[in-house]
Amino acid sequence: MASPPQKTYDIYATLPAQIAVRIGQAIVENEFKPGQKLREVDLAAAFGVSRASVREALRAVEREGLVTILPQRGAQVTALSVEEVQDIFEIRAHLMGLACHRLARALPTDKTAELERLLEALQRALKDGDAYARASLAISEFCVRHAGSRRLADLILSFGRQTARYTRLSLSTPERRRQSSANWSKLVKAILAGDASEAERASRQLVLDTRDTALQLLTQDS
Amino acid sequence: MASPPQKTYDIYATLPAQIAVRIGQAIVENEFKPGQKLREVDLAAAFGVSRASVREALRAVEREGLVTILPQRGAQVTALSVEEVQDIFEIRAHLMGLACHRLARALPTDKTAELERLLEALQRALKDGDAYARASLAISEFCVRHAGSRRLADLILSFGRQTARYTRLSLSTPERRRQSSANWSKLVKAILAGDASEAERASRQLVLDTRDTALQLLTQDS
DNA sequence: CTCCTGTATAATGTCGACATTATTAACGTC
DNA sequence: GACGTTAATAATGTCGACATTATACAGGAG
Repeated sequence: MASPPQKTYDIYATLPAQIAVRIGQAIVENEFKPGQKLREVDLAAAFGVSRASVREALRAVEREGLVTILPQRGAQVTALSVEEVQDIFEIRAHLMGLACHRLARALPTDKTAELERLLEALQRALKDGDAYARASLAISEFCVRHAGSRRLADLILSFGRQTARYTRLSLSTPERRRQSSANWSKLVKAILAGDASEAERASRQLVLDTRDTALQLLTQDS
Repeated sequence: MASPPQKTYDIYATLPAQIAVRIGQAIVENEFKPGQKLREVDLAAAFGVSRASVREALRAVEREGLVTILPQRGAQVTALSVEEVQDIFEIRAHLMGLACHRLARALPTDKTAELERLLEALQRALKDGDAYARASLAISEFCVRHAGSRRLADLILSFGRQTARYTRLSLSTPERRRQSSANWSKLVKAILAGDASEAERASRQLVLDTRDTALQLLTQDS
């Protein structure tokens, strides 16, 4: 039979939600720089919608931590201090530990092949920083989304987006990509073996290594 | 000399922020029941402001997880499933572990007296469920706010508010209050001793015990 | 009696305008 | 020339109205 007209819930149904996605992308992709002011009128003109929609969109992006809104002073792209970056990575490391702990205990057997495939894709991307960052994001997202908690997943990914530029930075050298890939390898092995505490440990280490490299590069630059 | 007119940043400066606080309070205090629809027109009339302000306030309360907004269908007080409650407690337990780990390593010496005072207040409130819940919240907030991360603190307290009704439920019997108080006692001891890993363990246990009791009471009721 | 359909109602979505506040620049004083 | 003051500008804050969509109810077909 023909599939009936099914009413599907479209999260992106409303205009502000769409605008929020576009603003968020622009920030994560470093098109909007940290500290940059985001004026409602400009954005409204740029996207061809009213200020009210932009306003609501900005609040949504603020919830992700990508912009900071001050009363009477408008929105600007969040500029994190070194301490805050460190802080976010540490929180994310712990949450990632929880997620991978759960994953190791409860990964459905029909999903193991995909996890292995994502790890192989990661290892094939070792030469290219951009490609590696994408592959790394993909396998991260897989792990996090299969840990059995939508809430936990959203939290981790949100923190990940907030520090995306630093993660990219830390993956800019081949040696660091090799280290990262080795960490992922250990983590995947632990997950597939069902070793929850080793998965927790390895995933924490993975995030903390990224943090340490990023901070090192940041402090030596300035 | 007279203190100069100092421009202080008032977070509650804007109207929507004030409305958001009042809506949030009403939910946490169980005045607005889970599942209840919150119509923008009604709230606007009740608070004497325009719909736009209520709209923005509802988005702010949504960010705390206290209301759920569906496109084209409006806002309602978040009704958590048993699995979600369990989920939130588990995430909070881990975050609380991180916070108390930090706290044990870095509690300023001039703050130890206050922590001891809060613990004593908790123990004096053992007879009264309401008073105990308040004292428990106070010492929680103290620990979380002195862990050196605003972000972490806000996260934990937000999750705490989302499950406030269940925490109250779990503290409704004297024996459970004694158990909770014993847990707090161990935790404070670890913090004052600077034993970070014991503080982490104890704080997790504290939250997980609360979760278990609440879930037990919930399932036996229905 | 049940189920589908169409209509009336009431909610949210979106907009433009006005009010209020911050920012900037010009001006005058020391 | 540097600093404080004041006016002009431009931003955000708030509002009411209209457009669009979901909901509830009445009516009729099976």
